[in-house]
Amino acid sequence: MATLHDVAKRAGVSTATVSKVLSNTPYFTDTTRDKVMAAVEELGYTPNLAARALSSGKSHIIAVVFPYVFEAIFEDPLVLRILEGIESESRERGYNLLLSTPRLTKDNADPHYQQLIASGYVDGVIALDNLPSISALEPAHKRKIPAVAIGYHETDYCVRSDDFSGGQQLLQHLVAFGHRDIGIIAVPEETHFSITHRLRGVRAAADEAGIDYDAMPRADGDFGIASGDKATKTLLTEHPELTALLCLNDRMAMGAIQQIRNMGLDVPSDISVVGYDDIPAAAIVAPPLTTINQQAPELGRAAAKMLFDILDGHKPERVEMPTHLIVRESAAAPR
Amino acid sequence: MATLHDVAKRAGVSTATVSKVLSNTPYFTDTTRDKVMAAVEELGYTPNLAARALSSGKSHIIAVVFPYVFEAIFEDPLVLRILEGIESESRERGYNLLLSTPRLTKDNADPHYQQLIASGYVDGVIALDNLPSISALEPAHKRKIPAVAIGYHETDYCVRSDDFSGGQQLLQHLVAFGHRDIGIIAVPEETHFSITHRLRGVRAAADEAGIDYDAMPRADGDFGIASGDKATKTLLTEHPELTALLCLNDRMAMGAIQQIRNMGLDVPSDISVVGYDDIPAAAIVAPPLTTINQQAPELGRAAAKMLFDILDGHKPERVEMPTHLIVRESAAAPR
DNA sequence: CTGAAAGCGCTTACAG
DNA sequence: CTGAAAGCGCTTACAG
Repeated sequence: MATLHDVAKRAGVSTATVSKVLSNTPYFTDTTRDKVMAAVEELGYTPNLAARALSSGKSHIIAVVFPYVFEAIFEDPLVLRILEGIESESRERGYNLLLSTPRLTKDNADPHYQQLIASGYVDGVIALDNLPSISALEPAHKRKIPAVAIGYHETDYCVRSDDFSGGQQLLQHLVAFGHRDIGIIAVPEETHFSITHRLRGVRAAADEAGIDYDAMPRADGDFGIASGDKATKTLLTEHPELTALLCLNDRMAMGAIQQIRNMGLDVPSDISVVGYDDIPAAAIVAPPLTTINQQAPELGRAAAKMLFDILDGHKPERVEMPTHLIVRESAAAPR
Repeated sequence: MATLHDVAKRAGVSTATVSKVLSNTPYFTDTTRDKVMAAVEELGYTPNLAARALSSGKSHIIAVVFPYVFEAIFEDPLVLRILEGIESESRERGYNLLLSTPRLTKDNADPHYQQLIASGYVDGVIALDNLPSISALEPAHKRKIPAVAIGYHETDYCVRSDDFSGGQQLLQHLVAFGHRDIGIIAVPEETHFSITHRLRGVRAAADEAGIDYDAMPRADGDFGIASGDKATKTLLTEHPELTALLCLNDRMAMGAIQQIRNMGLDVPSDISVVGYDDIPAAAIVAPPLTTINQQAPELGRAAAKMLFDILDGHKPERVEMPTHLIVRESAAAPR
């Protein structure tokens, strides 16, 4: 492997000069620049990033942090879309992405993850930060590493989806059809902050419609399809009067549809179902799912932009991404 | 940030000693070890990974490479599952994952990606390697970086899914129901090696059943849902005699089901549909999709294991993962 | 506009 | 069992 030294020798200049030419410092004769570039070319020189990181203090790596939720982060299509947004923005800026999936507890992040953040290897971190454990950003804050949260943990720099409005729109949509007996399928509120906010939106819409939120039947799952199926069985068995099910993610909504079918009922003519997330499958299940789109790639992109802003020395404003109701066919007027 | 020096000074030993104690070299008094550990603890010392990488030549980072296909890698649920397998294995070994999504052409990988591989930042690379462009591993091979392919590009170390058998099982399943007029929805064979192999399996099963493979109607999509929908329209319009559609991935199969419905026909009683991949949505579309499971997480895990074997100085054998037919309800006997 | 030299924070033979 | 010293390959004030 050719080093800076080799290039310098071949070009007949100092290593300092090569370094500066490569980092695009101005103040160089075209001649010098050409000599250096020629040598780089001939030697197939590639800078050693570890060395560069050590001496400059900049690794050009950012950590993307997806904390484990229900041990199932890799099953959530949303994660991939958020990653897509982060990636496209980072690629443009010449940054590499280091993936981390730490386990978080009430007062600790796993040691491995803490070490990574403190290791000087990452210039910044972007984390999904919606769990009622320690913030995924805590190790970054402790070490003064620039960090942005996608989520609700309290911090200077964060991007949030408008979960409140999402929940609100969902219930409003059902109410507009004339539904009054509506069941909720969520996850325990202590599990995920986004859910808390969606639920607040639901409550606001219920108040507005004169429905007693606290009296609405509810069963909780774990975001997975099977759990939606199970929650639906419970709900419809105990509350046969229900005409609609409001599910706080699409996969549970799909489980709900499955269960409703198994019970010999039809969606939406017997029971309406709405979901949340607008994952790709939502458009093609039968019936196509009415749901909330939260612009996952844009969330990721905004987070990355924000991080680069911080890295550039700015103090970006918090951003809130709007959520949109996507009307398809899984909800209709009750019989 | 505390450095090795700080720890050494506090413990009253040399930096060499601290370094060796931390890397678990034997031959140390318990006293020394305790002193060092105490100092580490008190100072909250974390090793600087860039420095360590530079002096040891080992970064403990492995690059995970997902080349762009149809600009849509982040829409493929399979990718996430493969990543899951790689991650779980790497985490156990204390390695970090650097994500790269290079654009590959006939004879070049993008410069950014090449630089990354040559930068001394990664100890090894795992790449999805099924595109008829340059191999995603070429930059690694050029620089003698340990590398394993998930896919068909010719290389010493690779893990492959048994796509041949997958294709074969799919057609056999349809034939067993009595189907003879079967349409194929694939992607252009020059796009993706897995598809080539699946198609060979289909051909083998066709031969075996006395069906003329070359006469089977076929339309190609791009792996996306919409393209399956479109291909289906073409196929069924031009070949109204068809009683089954064999789709080479699940998303196109879902598009197919959608289109068949739109044409006022039923799946499977009018037209049977089978897919490939067994993505999570496959189980919950209506009707649930008969498809091939290719054990994506295990593919990832096997690739990671193989890479660590190489890093440990071994010469692991190539692995082939079996594929399994998952029988659900989207295929049945023709009327 | 260019270079000599120190330094980033580790690891690793080599001695003892 | 422990340490002195060189070295990994860069960047960055500081001079000139």
